[in-house]
Amino acid sequence: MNTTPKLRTYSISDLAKEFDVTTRTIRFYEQQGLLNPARQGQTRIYSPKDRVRLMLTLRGKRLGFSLAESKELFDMYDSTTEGDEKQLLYMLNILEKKQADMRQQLRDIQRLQEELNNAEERCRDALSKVRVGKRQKQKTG
Amino acid sequence: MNTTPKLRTYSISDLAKEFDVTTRTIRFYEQQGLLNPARQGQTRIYSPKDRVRLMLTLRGKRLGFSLAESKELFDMYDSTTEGDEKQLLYMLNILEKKQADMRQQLRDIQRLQEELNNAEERCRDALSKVRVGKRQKQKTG
DNA sequence: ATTTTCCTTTACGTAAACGTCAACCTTGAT
DNA sequence: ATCAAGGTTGACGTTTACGTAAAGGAAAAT
Repeated sequence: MNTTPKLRTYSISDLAKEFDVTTRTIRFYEQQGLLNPARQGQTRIYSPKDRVRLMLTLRGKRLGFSLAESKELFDMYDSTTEGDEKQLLYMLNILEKKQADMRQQLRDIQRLQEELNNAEERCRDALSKVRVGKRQKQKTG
Repeated sequence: MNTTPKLRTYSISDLAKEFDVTTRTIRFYEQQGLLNPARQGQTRIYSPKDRVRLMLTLRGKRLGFSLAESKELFDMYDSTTEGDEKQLLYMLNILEKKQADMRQQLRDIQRLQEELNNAEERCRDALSKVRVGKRQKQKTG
């Protein structure tokens, strides 16, 4: 039975275009241990798994994760099957911390959204006043 | 009529303690134009407004805003009253972009929360299996 | 009086996350 | 054959957000 069906592959520039990053960035992520592309000669060949990792890494970045943090999560996740008790408890600990971070961020975002709405309203008010002023000027001038 | 009631003030270390940052950080933020403390001789005296700005700056950081971005938002907000039409439209533009950012972050966070939950579950499973294994060993050993 | 305790400025150092060459394959198209 | 397009490895440069002394003033506690 064939347990490893041949999956899609991607070139470095494929991924660069898809995620709007430079190839330099992708090679840097590999150097930092976040990606593990196969090689065809010298050339890097990326699997769907690499692609997902890149995606997760970039999302992590948007959420303020350092590359090292993302790598730690990847490594931990990969070793869940072989991890010993201590490792697993450590991982649960980290996961709980990340969840707490995310809860905090949710609060932060919600507050900021309110404030942005307020600022927008205030801004629209100021704008309509400016425009009324302009009309008055036209009339009198 | 006294339109400027004397409000609470804070020393630099007051704020440093409250927000768990170093005084170096606070001085740096001033240098970058984010804070504008009064002076008593050489010593900096922080107003509630400064305190709020520090708070907002730090929250911005947690959400991935650079100091320059936060400063831009502060400056814009301060000038809403005097801003001309062009300025105001520009500001609305920026605000809409930030809102879009925040919507994206919300999605990011929700996905990550799901994945963290999955990872946690997987981790607990692995943990219980490890523990069962231990018990079996005790019995047989 | 002198020693802490805060505060100040100035200035150089640093880690993270890439950007930006340079110098070099290789491979398909003209 | 050559040449443009895309790939590779160094290696040094850059920005952001501070850290870390160094050197000193001023006030409060002993």
